Amino acid sequence: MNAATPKKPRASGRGRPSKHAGLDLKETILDSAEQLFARHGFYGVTTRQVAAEAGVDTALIHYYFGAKRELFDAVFLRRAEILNRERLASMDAYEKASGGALTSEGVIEAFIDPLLRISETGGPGWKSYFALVAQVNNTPGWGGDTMHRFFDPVVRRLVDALGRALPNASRGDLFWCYEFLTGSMMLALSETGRIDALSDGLCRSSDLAAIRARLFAYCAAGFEAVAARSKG
Amino acid sequence: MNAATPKKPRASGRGRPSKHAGLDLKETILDSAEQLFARHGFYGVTTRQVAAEAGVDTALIHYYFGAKRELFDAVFLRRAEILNRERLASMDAYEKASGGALTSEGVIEAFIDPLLRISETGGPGWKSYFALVAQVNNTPGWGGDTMHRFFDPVVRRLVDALGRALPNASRGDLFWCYEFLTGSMMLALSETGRIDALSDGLCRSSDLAAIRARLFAYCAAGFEAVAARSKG
DNA sequence: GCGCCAATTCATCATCTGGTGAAAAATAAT
DNA sequence: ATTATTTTTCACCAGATGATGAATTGGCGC
Repeated sequence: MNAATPKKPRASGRGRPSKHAGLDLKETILDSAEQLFARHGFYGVTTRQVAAEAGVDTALIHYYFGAKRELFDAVFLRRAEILNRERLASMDAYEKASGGALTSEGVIEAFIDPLLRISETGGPGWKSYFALVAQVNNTPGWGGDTMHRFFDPVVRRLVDALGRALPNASRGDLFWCYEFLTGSMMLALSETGRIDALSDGLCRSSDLAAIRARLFAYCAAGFEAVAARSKG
Repeated sequence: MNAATPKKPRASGRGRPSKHAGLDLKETILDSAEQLFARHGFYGVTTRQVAAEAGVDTALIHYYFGAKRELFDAVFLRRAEILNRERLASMDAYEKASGGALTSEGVIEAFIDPLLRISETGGPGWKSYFALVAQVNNTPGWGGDTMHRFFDPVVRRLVDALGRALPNASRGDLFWCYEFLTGSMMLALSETGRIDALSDGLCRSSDLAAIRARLFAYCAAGFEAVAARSKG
């Protein structure tokens, strides 16, 4: 099943391995779990599948992470922190560079572009991760806690910045438009392949340049239109 | 050999009558399954849970629907047809009424508003259903087939109408912007409750009027901005 | 060389899973 | 009454699932 990832060299035998060949098994497990959870969701993956994909024993997963749900949380949290750091830095940089003259498109670009860049250059694990977040984002209840704790601070930061860029917009406008934005962004980042079929191959899910060329302008215009209507 | 449907569907002749006279047990099962699948996804629900929720024996589910996956498909398809009919009628009506002078916002409203109306007036099952579709929409691979077969025709219709409303937009623009639109729309319709927490209660997921007041204008402005950029 | 600790595997458990075949219940037609 | 037909229940299976405790092995301080 896993032709893409090289199978572990089958340590053949119990006990502690003779030498850490540089491969951190804990990370390997997280990688496998991430990929599988992204594709089939939490309940669609068994710990045995994760173990098989990672080339380890089932018990090792419990040794490192405890229950299955804790493994999932570990997968989710591993990249969340990196994401937040990157995003905050991007928005800091933009706000500083713009010297107080914020544009909605600029703010939105500073908020989204880090994700696109990471998806392009960060390795395949990130693509799985975004698909995972998109799924959690569209699941009622589920990530409520985790999602909230980890991503809301950055989102509030975005909403504040957009409030300065669009003084006419009410706070309700901003929150709702953010909901629209995050729906578009997550669907685009998760690369479901749906647009490939819909467009008969004209567009490809993996074409992040095409997304970049449109998404920022699209969302910014949306925010501005709603703000303008709110003013009148 | 084991057909998904009973051998002679309701010939109004002989045979044991439905236990709940008047209440169709088949529909009851679909309702329960819909609700559970919407909340926990396909793998997060067991046939036993569905049976318990519907108050029937597990075997009855297999008697009516066959395998679990077929039950899921039945849930998915039941409302898809209604949805498509309603949507096509709405777009027909709009195109006729506008007499060839299409606006992007008008087209988008004709495409989305039926869903909002149904969600408001169609009963709680529809809310579950939208949450379900949103999940499938954000799952890689999974709904590819079903989603494609059932919803793509209406979507193509939307894209064509938008192409007439926005002659400057390339076909790629239209497909990508549709991807953005559907991400926003599905997340809004699935009422995940995330915006309630994010906005500290200021906005409520269930406030469809708030969505209507913003989503059409938001998306239309997005399409127009992308089309305008494509032209220059 | 010894003892301790970390890492890894093995064997196994109790429970749950989707699914089935046969029987029972309930009516209509004969 | 008997039989045909449809719906519902019961009992059960073979395999999967999450999880655990014990066993095994290697490295490191001493």
